[in-house]
Amino acid sequence: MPELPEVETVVRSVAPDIIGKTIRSAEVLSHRVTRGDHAVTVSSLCGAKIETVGRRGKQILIHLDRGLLYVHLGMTGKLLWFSAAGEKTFSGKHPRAILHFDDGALYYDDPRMFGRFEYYAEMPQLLASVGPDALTVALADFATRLTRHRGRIKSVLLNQKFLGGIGNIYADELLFASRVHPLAQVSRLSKARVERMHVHLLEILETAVRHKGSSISDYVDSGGNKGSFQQHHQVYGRAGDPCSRCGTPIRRIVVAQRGTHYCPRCQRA
DNA sequence: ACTAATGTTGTAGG
DNA sequence: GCCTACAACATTAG
Repeated sequence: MPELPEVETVVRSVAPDIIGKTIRSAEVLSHRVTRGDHAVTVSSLCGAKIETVGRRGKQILIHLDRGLLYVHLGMTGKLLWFSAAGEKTFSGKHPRAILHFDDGALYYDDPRMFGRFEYYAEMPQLLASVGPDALTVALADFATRLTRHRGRIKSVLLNQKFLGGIGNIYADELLFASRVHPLAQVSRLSKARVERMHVHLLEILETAVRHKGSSISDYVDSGGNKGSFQQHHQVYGRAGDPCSRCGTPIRRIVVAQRGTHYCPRCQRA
C-alpha cells in the first residue's frame, strides 16, 4: 500500500488531526505490530502530547513530548482518524492499535500486520540504516550512492539503504520514464542516464504526491480518501496493455521477487 | 483452488 | 560484506 507518495499523503492528512493534542488512553491489540511489553507501551503513550508528525522514506515519525511513536505501514497499514464530532469516514476492519483523544481517535488498521506501531523513549537505530529521502535527494548524492551499490537497477531502487521511499510501483514507473531496463546493471549506467533518472525520480514522486498517491487496492489517507495517481501509471499493473510511447505490449517479469512491469522496446537491456 | 498483492527480514549459497 | 534466490510473515481479492 504505501510508498513515499502514499506515506507523505498520510502524514499530511493525519498531522492536523493530532498535532498539539494529548493522548488520553491507548489500546494495543497486536503483538506482531507492536512488539515488546504492551503495558509499557500503553502507559508511556497515555498522557503524551503530539508535537510533530514527520516522515523519512516510508517511516512515519510521530514525535511526542516524551519519546517517539514509530509507524511503518508495511503493505496494508492505514492510519484512520475518527472525529468524535461525527462525520464517520472509513471503517477499518483490522484495528491493531488505537489512540484516544478528547475529540476523536486514531486507529492503526492493518489486515496483514506487516507494519509497525511502536513506542520508543529514545530515538531508535531503525532510522540510521535508511538512506536519504527520495523526494529531496540531490543529484550528486543520488549519483554517488548509486556507485556504491551493484547488481540490477530495480533491486537497488527497492533497497531502502540506497534511498528511502521507493517501492515497487514507483521503481517501475521511474525505470519506464528513464527508459532503463529493470535488469540493467547499475555499473553500466551512463552518467547521462543517471542524470535522467534523477530528474524523473523527483518529477514522478512530486506528481504522485500532488495526486495524493496511488490507490491500487485499498490505500486511503487518514480521512478515508483515495489517491488518483494510479490513473497515471504507465507500466505498473498494465501487463499486456500497449506502451503509451510505442504501442508494444507491456511485459511483466519477476525481479527481486517482485512483479516488474516494463516496455521491452523502450527499455532495452 | 490458485495466484498475486504498494514491504521487510532471515537464511543459505556464490 | 555484498549479491541472489527463496521462504516467511497474514490476509484479501480476483
